[in-house]
Amino acid sequence: MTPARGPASKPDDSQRKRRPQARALATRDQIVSTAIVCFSNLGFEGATTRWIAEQAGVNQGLITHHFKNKEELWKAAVDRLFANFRNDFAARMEAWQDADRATRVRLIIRHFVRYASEHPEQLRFMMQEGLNSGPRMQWLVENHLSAHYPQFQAMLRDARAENMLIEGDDVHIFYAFVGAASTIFALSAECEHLTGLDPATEKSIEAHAKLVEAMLLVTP
Amino acid sequence: MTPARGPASKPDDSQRKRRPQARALATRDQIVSTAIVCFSNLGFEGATTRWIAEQAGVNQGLITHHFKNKEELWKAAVDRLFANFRNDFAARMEAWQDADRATRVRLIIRHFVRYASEHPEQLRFMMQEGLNSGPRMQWLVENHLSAHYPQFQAMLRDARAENMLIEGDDVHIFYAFVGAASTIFALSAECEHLTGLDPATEKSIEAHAKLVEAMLLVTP
DNA sequence: CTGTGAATTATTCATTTGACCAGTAATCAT
DNA sequence: ATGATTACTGGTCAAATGAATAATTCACAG
Repeated sequence: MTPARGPASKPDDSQRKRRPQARALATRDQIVSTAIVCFSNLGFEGATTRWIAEQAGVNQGLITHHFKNKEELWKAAVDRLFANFRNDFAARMEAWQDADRATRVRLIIRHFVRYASEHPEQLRFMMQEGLNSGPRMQWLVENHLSAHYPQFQAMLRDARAENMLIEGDDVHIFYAFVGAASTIFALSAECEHLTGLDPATEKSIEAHAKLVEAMLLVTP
Repeated sequence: MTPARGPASKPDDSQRKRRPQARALATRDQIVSTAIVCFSNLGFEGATTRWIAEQAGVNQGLITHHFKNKEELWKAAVDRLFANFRNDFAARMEAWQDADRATRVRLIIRHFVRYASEHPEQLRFMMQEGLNSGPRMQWLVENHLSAHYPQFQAMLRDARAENMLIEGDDVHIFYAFVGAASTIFALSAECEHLTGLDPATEKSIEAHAKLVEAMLLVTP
């Protein structure tokens, strides 16, 4: 990582002669934010650069200018998606530093549910690539997921040390946990049509977090 | 439902002068089967009729001929998806008729996990439509999901009567259950790349079923 | 101020996509 | 058998899509 010189650092700025303008960074951000939503809703092939540009309120040619092509825009979107996740959890973990191990485990589980409710794109993004093992999925695992899985395992180790974790292999617990926590928010519109309940309300998030916690942890 | 005259009955055959040929039904089936996979992998906009036709080994024009347009093909695919689900569970429920209530609950939970492992398209199909509340999602809920949800609730009622169910509202338990059971199979390729475990193996399915059962049911 | 490089726009291009249609082959009722 | 009806084929069309290009506006370093 080069120390200074503009954030994101996605375009190769080793040959740059001028600092990127604030205006450019703003549109870049705008495009990436919109792209995250579009890709997670429509998938890579389904999301069109024109639609993304229109939603973002920018000219379509700017996508080529800032990201070279659709593939690179997709990668930039994934980078942001996981950067958000990392930042959010890094802040939390610091705040919970002085809590004891057992409560920290509970806080992590509950906060993951809360995060999933605020970022339903996360799971949907994975679903778009997760079945067919194309090159994008490989890139996603190698560049982002593989770094997070060990962190999850560390949490499981703590929970086991406190005798509070349900029995099962790490892999199964991981996907059961992610699925149980996120699916209701990834399918929020369906949920509301089907049951009348909007899962995005504070009350509903809290209820779901409580349920997921109870599912993962054994009764004391 | 008209009693006789050809299965599926999707095209308006009220004016038909001849019974549909076996050949036609075969290609129809072939197209629908392929469409289920394509739609669940790529979404409605991402899946192209040409790609579906090529995968199915039929001429692209046949899709228009048999289904009028892409939208109708999508509906036919959903119809088959849920027909498979209904048939499978109807057969199981009959086989478990003489089992006592508690074991029947356990069998249903475990079998749902098994079904999700054999049909990872199911959840993926929902995910493709479940966030944005478009007309397709509405159609899906009204024509299929709304009929299944009460059946799930009946199972929950049985489980509660036996004091074996985790505490929580029906809606939350529903989505936590579906997500916990299906996600690992919907993301099977990701799972294998990330952890080295292929979730589709018999051993893995059994382990996951056991875990999901333990997550939903309280220890006796 | 000013000139240079970056950001943005408008336009174009080769492909692709869903749908359509005319023509042919297969199948069935009689 | 044979004529009517359905199933299928190959090709075409207008609309769209990702990308490229040229022209224009903008911001900043000197």
